[in-house]
Amino acid sequence: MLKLTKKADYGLIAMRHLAENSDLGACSSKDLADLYSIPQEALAKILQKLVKAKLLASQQGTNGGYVLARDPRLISALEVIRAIEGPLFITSCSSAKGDCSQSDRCTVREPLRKVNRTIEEVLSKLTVWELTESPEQSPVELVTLQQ
Amino acid sequence: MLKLTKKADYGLIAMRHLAENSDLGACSSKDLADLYSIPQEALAKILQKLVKAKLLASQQGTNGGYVLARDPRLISALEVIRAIEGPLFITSCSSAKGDCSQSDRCTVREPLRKVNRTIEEVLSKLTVWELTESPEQSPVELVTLQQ
DNA sequence: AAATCTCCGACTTATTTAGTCGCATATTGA
DNA sequence: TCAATATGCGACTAAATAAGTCGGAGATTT
Repeated sequence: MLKLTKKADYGLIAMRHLAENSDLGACSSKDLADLYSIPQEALAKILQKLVKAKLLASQQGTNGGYVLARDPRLISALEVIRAIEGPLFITSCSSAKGDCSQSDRCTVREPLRKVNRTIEEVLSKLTVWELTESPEQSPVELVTLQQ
Repeated sequence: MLKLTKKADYGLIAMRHLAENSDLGACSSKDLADLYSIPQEALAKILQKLVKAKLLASQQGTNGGYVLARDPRLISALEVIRAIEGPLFITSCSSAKGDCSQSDRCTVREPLRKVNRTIEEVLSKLTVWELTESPEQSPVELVTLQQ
């Protein structure tokens, strides 16, 4: 269906929060989970992935938590998504070498690859900092946009 | 993971084939399935959806099959994908009104909506006709691009 | 009338995603 | 020093989605 998983959503939400509240020091996974009603353990694992990808820095112990490893203006949404979900492909058959029985007959992969590159470009230009600049949307507006 | 389903792939492959071989008259779902090693029944249902969306015209009976309902230069990849998969959203929580417990706290939806619009724009500019113009890619090139 | 093909819905299976649990390790602060 | 609090990690279960199958009805040509 061409959509991000909740894990990616959670990761982006957490990154945005940390970018917006960087002056408050480290923020624990529990605090973040409570703030946005996200299951703690699920979020913790996501944050750990972001640490591994060097997008976050962690501090253990009492009053520990997570902080951004870099200026949010230098972190792209694509980096966050990639760290959580791995490389993204719009085509369903390009994630492994020979996993697609139609591979030798697939005639649309190359055009879709171009689309893929465009999407990556858009996501790489969207920074975590820009996520904080967007205004809150009203639920009403959301619904009307959908139909 | 931000990827299309196989159904969408199948649909695009079929549309491309019909665009390339429009001079040969109608093409049955069985022929298409054999040509591209796609399960017949699965493909048949996809083609039926494309008929409902008025992208294909069907002809029943002996020697029947499917033909494009319009000039392939006037059919976009987005139309094909939408007909098969329904509306596409990059966010995981925007497919229904109140299905997301974080909805009132989701701070990244609006920025992602913009990304979504960009993707739709790209896909709407890619026509079925253009799919036929792309050269066949070599499997070797594919693998090297992945890493 | 028979062969061929579209059309439609229900069903099963496989894969992916989401979330949970338990335990280990590190660090702080009283 | 020791208890409290936090991250780090892997295995596990449950839910959701995708993929594919099956059976039968209706349409059209030869």
